[in-house]
Amino acid sequence: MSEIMEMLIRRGFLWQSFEIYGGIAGFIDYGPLGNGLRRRLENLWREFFVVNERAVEIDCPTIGIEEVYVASGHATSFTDVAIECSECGKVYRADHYVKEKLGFEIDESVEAVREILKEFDLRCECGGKFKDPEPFNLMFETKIGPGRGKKGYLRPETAQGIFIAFRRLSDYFRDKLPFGVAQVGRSYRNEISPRQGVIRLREFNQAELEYFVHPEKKTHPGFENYREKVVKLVDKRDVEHEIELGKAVKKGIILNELIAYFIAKTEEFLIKAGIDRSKLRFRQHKDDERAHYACDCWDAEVLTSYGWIEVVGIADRGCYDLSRHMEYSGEDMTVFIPYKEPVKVKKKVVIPDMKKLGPLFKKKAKKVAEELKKMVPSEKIVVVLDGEEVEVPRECYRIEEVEEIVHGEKVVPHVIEPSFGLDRITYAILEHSFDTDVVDGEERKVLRLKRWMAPVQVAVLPLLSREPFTSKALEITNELKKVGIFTEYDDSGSIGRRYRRYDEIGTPFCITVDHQTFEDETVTLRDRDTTSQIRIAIKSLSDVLVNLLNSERDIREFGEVFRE
RNA sequence: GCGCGGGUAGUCUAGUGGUAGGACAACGCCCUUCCGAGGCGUUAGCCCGGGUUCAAAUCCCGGCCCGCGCACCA
Repeated sequence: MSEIMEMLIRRGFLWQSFEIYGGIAGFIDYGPLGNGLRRRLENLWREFFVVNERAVEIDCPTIGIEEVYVASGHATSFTDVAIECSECGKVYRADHYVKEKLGFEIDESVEAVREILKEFDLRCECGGKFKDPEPFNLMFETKIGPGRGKKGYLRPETAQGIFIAFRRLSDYFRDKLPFGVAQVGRSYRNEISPRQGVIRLREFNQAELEYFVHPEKKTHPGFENYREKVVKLVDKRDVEHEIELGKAVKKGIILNELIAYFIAKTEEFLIKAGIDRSKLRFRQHKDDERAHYACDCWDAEVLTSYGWIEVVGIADRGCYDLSRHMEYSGEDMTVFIPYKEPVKVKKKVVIPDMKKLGPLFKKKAKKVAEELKKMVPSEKIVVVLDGEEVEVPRECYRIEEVEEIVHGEKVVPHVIEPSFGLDRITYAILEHSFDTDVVDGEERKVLRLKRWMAPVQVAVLPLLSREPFTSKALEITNELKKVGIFTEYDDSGSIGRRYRRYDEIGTPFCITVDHQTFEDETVTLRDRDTTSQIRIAIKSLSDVLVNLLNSERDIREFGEVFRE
């Protein structure tokens, strides 16, 4: 096990879930410190992507009904067909194997694969025959209610809940684009073989923002602040660019300004959270790599001991999701966009003649009339009635030119989705923060978390583990807790040992109650990164700490230096 | 899911068929202290299940977990 993983387990950041029963791959427990860190990350995310956008956060069930995932496409495209060799036991994804061996695409259904295997006598590379193909769905299935129940799935992404509630959300925003809707929560994917510890989990934490925009207005007023920001991009042809975002959009490397805006914002967020800038890049999905719904997609990738891993996906999902739910549910998912001035439009329309239609189509006449109104005017019109094509005789309708006043148009909004994998980001922060250096000739382990991210922000330590040092230290601990600082009290072991303990878990500041405290009501304040110390009055502690914890200022600005 | 290698206190590790040992950590007491001091003591372990054997941490089989390679990662 790596040095960092050993520390994370020992100190209470991460644990294997179900450990006492032997554990199972793909699940982790967040210990007290890991949970604290991830909570800080979530709140920082809200600050960036909800509070400072025209956006809100909602919370939907983690169990979804089958209809949702049929409409979203997950029920089909999330299902792979697997084929297993009966000789050597190798398992392949059927579509990949067929494409590689036979060179064509196939339907992802068990029947189609079964047929191909038979028709081409497709064998494993070892020469063995394949067993009967089996479907493998990456979604966890469940049952809602007793008995046969209703089929449900654990959500594979938080996004769908937002699309489903779109009508309500659009009302909430008074039908005015653009607006964003966020959701932070758990999602589930039944991975075939999760590995690499926290990198591929079966239950994981996502923070997603669905930013709904007019299809022709993929811009953001905030982009002006980022136009000259330089980021590291790897485009879909694997070409690297260190380029200003404004130029990247102009050159067509990034599809639109809105994606570029979220790339910038994501970069800012990740760096504020503690990701190492030199280990961060944005990589564009290749044409054959994009999900079924996306028209452009950029991943934020960070370099870790597992290599470059994807931590954020920024996708332009177009109108895919809303259109699909509109189609499958019948609910109107459009937004009415008024024109500045109403426009007069002349157009030709089809007007049904009920006198003729009635006798001809009898009961179906009304339906025919309705279909007719939707048709493009023409001398020959064919309508589809209950799946049957019927030509409507020319004398049954008139074509007239009418003048209409149009006040606006209905559009299905497009959505840009920045989607964050909180578990991976949390882990990457830990790896990027983990460091060793030498203090007074001895090596120390230190977790250089950003001050505002640390799960324990301040440790209060009595120099001696007896009265009156202990009482005074406890008193200070309680005062700091009252102003919302995550503070711990610790009197166990020598003072040096305790400093190292808090260095290792990334606590930025230690306060020590010493002999002088009882002479002049001051304590020492120690900085984790430099190990320098100042003397400071107890009464100004909370103000100074709040200031320090929200900045990267040097403690030496705040008091007399006690140790360099 | 396949193949190879592993799994001994919280962590690291010794132990190849015959009483499971150490280091560090943690906890208690003593010492009293500004960068992992010292002394004494305590807690704590053979991944799970089956088999072979008089006897299994050790050998065999299955499972689970970890690592690596392959496959998978919409």
